[in-house]
Amino acid sequence: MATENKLFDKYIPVLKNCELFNGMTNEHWRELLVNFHEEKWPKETCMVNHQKFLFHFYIIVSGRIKMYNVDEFSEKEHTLFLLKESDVFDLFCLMDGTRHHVYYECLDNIKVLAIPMDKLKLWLNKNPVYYQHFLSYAGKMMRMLESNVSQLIFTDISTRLLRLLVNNVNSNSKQLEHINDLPNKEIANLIGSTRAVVNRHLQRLKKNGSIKIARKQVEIKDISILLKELENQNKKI
Amino acid sequence: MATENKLFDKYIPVLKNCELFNGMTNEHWRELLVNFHEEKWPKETCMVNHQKFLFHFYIIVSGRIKMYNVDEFSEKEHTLFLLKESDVFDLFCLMDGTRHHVYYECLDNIKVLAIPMDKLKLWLNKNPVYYQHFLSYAGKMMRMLESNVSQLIFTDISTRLLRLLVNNVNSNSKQLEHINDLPNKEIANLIGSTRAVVNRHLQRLKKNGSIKIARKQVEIKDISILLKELENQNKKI
DNA sequence: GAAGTTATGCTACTTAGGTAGTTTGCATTT
DNA sequence: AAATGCAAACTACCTAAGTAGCATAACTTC
Repeated sequence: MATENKLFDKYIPVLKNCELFNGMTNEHWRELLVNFHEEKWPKETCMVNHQKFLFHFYIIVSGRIKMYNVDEFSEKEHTLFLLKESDVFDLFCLMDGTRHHVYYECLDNIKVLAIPMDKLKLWLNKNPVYYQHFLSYAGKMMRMLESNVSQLIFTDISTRLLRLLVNNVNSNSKQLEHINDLPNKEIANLIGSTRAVVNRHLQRLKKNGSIKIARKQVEIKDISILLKELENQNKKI
Repeated sequence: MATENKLFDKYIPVLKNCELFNGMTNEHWRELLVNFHEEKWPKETCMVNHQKFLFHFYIIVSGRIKMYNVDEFSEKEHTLFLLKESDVFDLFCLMDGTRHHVYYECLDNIKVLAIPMDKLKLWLNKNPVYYQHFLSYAGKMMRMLESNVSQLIFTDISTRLLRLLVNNVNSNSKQLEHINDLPNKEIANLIGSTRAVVNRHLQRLKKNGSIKIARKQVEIKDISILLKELENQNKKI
C-alpha cells in the first residue's frame, strides 16, 4: 500500500499529464499503481526486439527514448517517435498482443514505471470505462501517423526541417526543446533524410540568422524568420 | 425484426469477412444490424468533410472508395486507403469523436450499411467485449500506417510501384485486382508520385514483359519478373 | 596533453524524380 | 461519322537530395 502511494506522490505531475489516462481519478491511479514498479535504464541503452516489451507496459517519467525503424537493406534509420516524460509504450503490443518490429534507444538516463501487460489488461477489464480513453488515444496516434505520411509526400526536406524546429519551440521559454541537443544525424533520422543534407539546410538557416548551431546544439535566434521561411515554402507552387 | 435478418442473410459473406468484427456470433450480428440501414452511392460521388461522417459509421458491402488527402498549397492528392468490400469507415471518428480531415470518393457504384455513431457506441458499451476487437483492429491499422511511413522513407518510387502491384495480385487467380482498372494518375496518388513518373516506370515494366497496359488497364503477364525486380531493388545498396 | 573518437562543415558529383509540353490514340457523345 | 475529351506515351529539361570524401573542430579517455 505504501509503494503505490509513494509512486503516485512522487510522480503526480507526470502521471496527471499522461494523455492516455487523461482525467483519471486519484483513486483509480492508486489502484492501478499497485501493479507498477520503477525501473532505471542508463543512457544509450538499446533495446532490440526485446521479449520483455511484449510483457510489460511503460510510462516514461524522465528522459527521452527514440522508437525507430531500420531498413534491412540500406541499414538506414528512421525515428518514428521521440518518446518523453508522460509518454507510454508500447501501445501497439497492448492493443493487439503481437510483437512490434521496432527498436528503442535511450537518449538520456531513463526512469520508467513498468506494469506487466496482463495486469494492465485485467485492470482494463475491471474498469472498461477506460477502454474509451485508450481508443481515443489510439485515434489520436493514428491521425498523427496519417499526417506524417502526407507530410512526407507533400513536402520537401527543407520544409520538414523547418516544421520540426518550429514544432519543438517551447511556447513559454521560446527555446528549442527535446531536439535541441541532438547531432545532425539524429535530426536527419527524424525527418527521413541524411546528415549531409540536414547540415546543408542548417547552414542556410544559420546564415540567414534564424538559428545558432554548435556541436550537438541548435538554438533558435529568431523564430519569425523560420515562420516566414515556412510560409514561403508553401507558396512556391 | 425482418429487416436486420434480411440484411444479415443478404450480406453474410461480406460481414463475416469484416476484420473489425472478427469472430462475432450470428446473434450479436443480428442484434447490431437492427440499427443499420442500406445506402447506395453512385460512382464518382465525392464527399468532402461531410458532417454526416461524424454521425455515421459505414461498412462497405460493394465497390471501392478512396480515402485521400489534399495538400492545400500544391493541391496534390495522396490516397491514404483504398477501401473495399468488408472495410469500415470512419474508425477515427468513432474512436475520438472529432472530425477527420480527409476526403472520400467513390470509384464504383457503392453499397454501404450505415449505423448512427451513437448507436454503435451504445451497443459497444453494452458489449464491452468488443472493445478488445476494436483496439486490436486499431493496432493493426497503426502498424500499417507505420510501415507505410517507413516505406516512404526507405524506398524509391520504382520499388513502391512494384510493391503495389505485387500486393494486389490475387493469389488464386494470379490476376491484378482492386487497382487493375485505375488510370496512371490514381496509381500515382497511391504511391505518392506523379502520373508522368508512374508512366515512365510502367513503360519500363511493359518493355521487360512483366505487364501489359492499356487505357485504364494494367495486367500482370509475368509476376516472376516483378518479384525478381523487387529483389534487385533491395540489393542495389 | 597525446591519441583517438565523434560531429561538423564543405566541395564536387550523380541521379531519381518532378515539370512542361506535345503527340497519339482510344472512347464516348451527338 | 465527326467531334470532343480524356488518358497515355514520349521528349527534353531542371532541381533537390543523396553520395563520397576530406579537413577541421570539439570532446573523451587514458
